[in-house]
Amino acid sequence: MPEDLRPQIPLTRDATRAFNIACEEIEGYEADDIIATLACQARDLGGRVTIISSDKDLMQLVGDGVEMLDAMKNRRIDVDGVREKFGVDPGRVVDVQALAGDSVDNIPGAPGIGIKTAALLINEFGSLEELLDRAEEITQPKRRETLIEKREQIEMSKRLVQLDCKTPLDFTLDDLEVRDPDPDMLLGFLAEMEFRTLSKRIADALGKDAPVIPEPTAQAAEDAPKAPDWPGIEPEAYTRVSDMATLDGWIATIRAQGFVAIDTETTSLNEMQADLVGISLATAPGTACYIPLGHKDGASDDLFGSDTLASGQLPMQDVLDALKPVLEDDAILKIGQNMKYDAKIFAGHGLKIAPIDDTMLMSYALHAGEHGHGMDTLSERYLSHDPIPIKSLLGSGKSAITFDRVPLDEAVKYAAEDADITLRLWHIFKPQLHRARVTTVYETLERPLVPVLARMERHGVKVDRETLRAMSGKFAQKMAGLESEIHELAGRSFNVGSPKQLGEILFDEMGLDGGKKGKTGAYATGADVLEDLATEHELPARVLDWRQLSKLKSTYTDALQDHIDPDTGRVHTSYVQTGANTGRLASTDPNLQNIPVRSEEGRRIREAFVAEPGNLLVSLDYSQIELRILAHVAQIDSLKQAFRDGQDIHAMTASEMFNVPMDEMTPEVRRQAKAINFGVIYGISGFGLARNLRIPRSEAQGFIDRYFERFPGIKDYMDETVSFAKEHGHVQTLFGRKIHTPEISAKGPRAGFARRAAINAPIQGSAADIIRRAMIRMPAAIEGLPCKMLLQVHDELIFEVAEDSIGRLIEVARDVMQGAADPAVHLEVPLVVDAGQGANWAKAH
DNA sequence: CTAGAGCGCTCG
DNA sequence: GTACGAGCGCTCTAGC
Repeated sequence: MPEDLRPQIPLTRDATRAFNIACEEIEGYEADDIIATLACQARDLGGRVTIISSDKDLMQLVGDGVEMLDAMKNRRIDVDGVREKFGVDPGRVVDVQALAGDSVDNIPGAPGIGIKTAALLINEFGSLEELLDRAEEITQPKRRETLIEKREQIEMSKRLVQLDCKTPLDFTLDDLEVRDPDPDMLLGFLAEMEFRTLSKRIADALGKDAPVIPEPTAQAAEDAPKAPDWPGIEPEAYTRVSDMATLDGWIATIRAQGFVAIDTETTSLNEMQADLVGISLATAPGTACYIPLGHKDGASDDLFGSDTLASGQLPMQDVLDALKPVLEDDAILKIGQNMKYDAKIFAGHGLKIAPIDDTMLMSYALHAGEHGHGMDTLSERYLSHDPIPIKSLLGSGKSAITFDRVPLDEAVKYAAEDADITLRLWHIFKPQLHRARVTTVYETLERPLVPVLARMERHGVKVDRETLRAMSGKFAQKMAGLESEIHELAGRSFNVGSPKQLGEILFDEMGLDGGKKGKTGAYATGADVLEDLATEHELPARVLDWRQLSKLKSTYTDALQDHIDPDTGRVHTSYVQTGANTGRLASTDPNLQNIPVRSEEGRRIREAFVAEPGNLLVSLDYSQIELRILAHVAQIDSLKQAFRDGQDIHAMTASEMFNVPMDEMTPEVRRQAKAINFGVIYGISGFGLARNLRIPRSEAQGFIDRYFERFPGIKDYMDETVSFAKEHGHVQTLFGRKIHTPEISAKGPRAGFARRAAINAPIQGSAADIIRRAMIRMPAAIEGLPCKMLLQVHDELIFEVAEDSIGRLIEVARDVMQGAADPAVHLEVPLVVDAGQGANWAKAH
């Protein structure tokens, strides 16, 4: 192959894919067989089998791995056998299969056990050497011949795997060229991996036709609605369950096949307030039912005598008792769309639900950045079907009714359709996860987080209403004073809360300079504009003060009171797992991830977040996690070393850039360096930095140029990330989470946005993955301690802890957080977690 | 009367 | 025309 065709692009950071690559390089040899054979023979020869995986649960299987391989080779696995032999339930086995990549064949009753599980088992090299040396001694003729015949290829495979093993999977195409590749095979491989540009260049150089690689969108369409055998979605055909015998029939079917799609209908979107109204089940596409439990007779506005149950329903407790063994049976997979909601509803009735799959999260793992993950979107996109709009049942606005007032026949169609759609989506997404190599992400970063978040949300955080009420009153007073002051300065009365009116006052009536109209023709009156104006006039300064108070009062001290649950006296936020494309969570109803902290006055709102008597709040937060990740992924030695040495990273950056010795550092220089460091994470631009630092653009550009000069790896990282995005249509985190970048090759200003987002996503996303891993491991780690994990704020976890256990909690939780990247990713920088504690959140921070 | 866009502000 | 990622309250307008 010509020299210039060996670009130094990182091939992959995905364990499964990397391993497949290694195996596929060995012509005509199945990955399964290589690994299964080697694993078994290594054991025969007294070698050890090790595993490379990011999944802790899977690690537990390692000890039994070899034995499991034997069983699988002989196709002797059944559900009971698996459970008995390995203490693993089929739900777990689904994990294992999924992690391993393609399944070879499914064994009835234990969906997804495939021999490729073996693909995760890799021999330790010492024993492999010995194995190869002594291949002739192996007794089974077939294995002996195989090993001898393929020894050369195995050597190569080993070398590739070895590269794979050092630090996770960081080898280049050069590393793959350990022999003359068969051009067709190489092109086929590149096509399969969807290396568009590269495969075309290589094909050109070799005088061959470039392989046809479907565009991602076309691929998605091809993957999508291929279900000729499925009946259409016909809401009329669904069953209403109104006697226990019928319910028993459904349960029997579910038990026999080991999975069911499930959906709950309630009276509220707020799970803490919601009453269960009915449950729908789907066992096959087109086969779904609805079990009404809490539908009411009478009009919703009839205050008296309207709360009688409608006839034709089953007693709720009877149904829950019957479903309990199904919901809690770890051999039955429960499939839902946004299962956290249903899990919380069931938890309200004392029921656990596990194991689960969640189509919303599957879509997120597959398509983050491409489209939304709500059921309506997914149904339309993958099933070409518009579901019955909930509004058609409930109405909207003031006249909206709750689901318990929906007539049974209408409810059956709507509710059962949801379960049917969910099941169909599951059938579609499941194989897609493998093909896109994001099963590990789904299995280890998405699905296990559901019960963790559900628990945190149900715990809630105690908020002191009196504190908030007092603050609201104080703010109202101050605002009233400011308002009359502002009106006086303006010469007339107007709505201070209206940017439009304010702009007219400032720029038209008072004639101040600097009025710039935005897209809609209104003057911009943002804080930065008002701050500039404040030097010439008093009014804008007063407006800024008013706005701060207005924000604090309306968004925080007022609104937060409305979110205190009357039953628990606590505030129960809801985390949206698919909220941010990067893998971050979003917090809603209320958002507890943007409680003020930067201003002194705002920070006092945190005093209202308190611990129960005898407890304190403890906050643990990652220090500079995104910069640490940047240092790692961009391989900046000086930054990595600075973090290892525990240096002040912004000061160090400043010192490096401006040639200021560390002991002569000034706050101003450090501040600028800090802004640059953040800018780098955000996909720096001269314009953005200039605006942030309020310096001329040329000066900002000078800073950036000097930064890139001193840290050349950063520029390389940025360029590589962007070209990776252009090549693949996505970027990925250290843990293999993919964030799609559909507009990376767009023209015009959108290209800039897409470029910066692509640069930022692996950094922000890797940090998000790390804290997710910590959260998932946390319940087991703190078990037995009198504490609860309450909140997550991107790089921070907040606990409520009994006073006498605080030391222990900090120790344990810090360990989990600092080790959260291990063992999947070996970070070359330490993760540092700071801790604080106090009677309220202000003190804990 | 309701829904949605736009603005502005809060956080990491 | 631009720093990355979010959610929410208010105002204003379009449309039922």
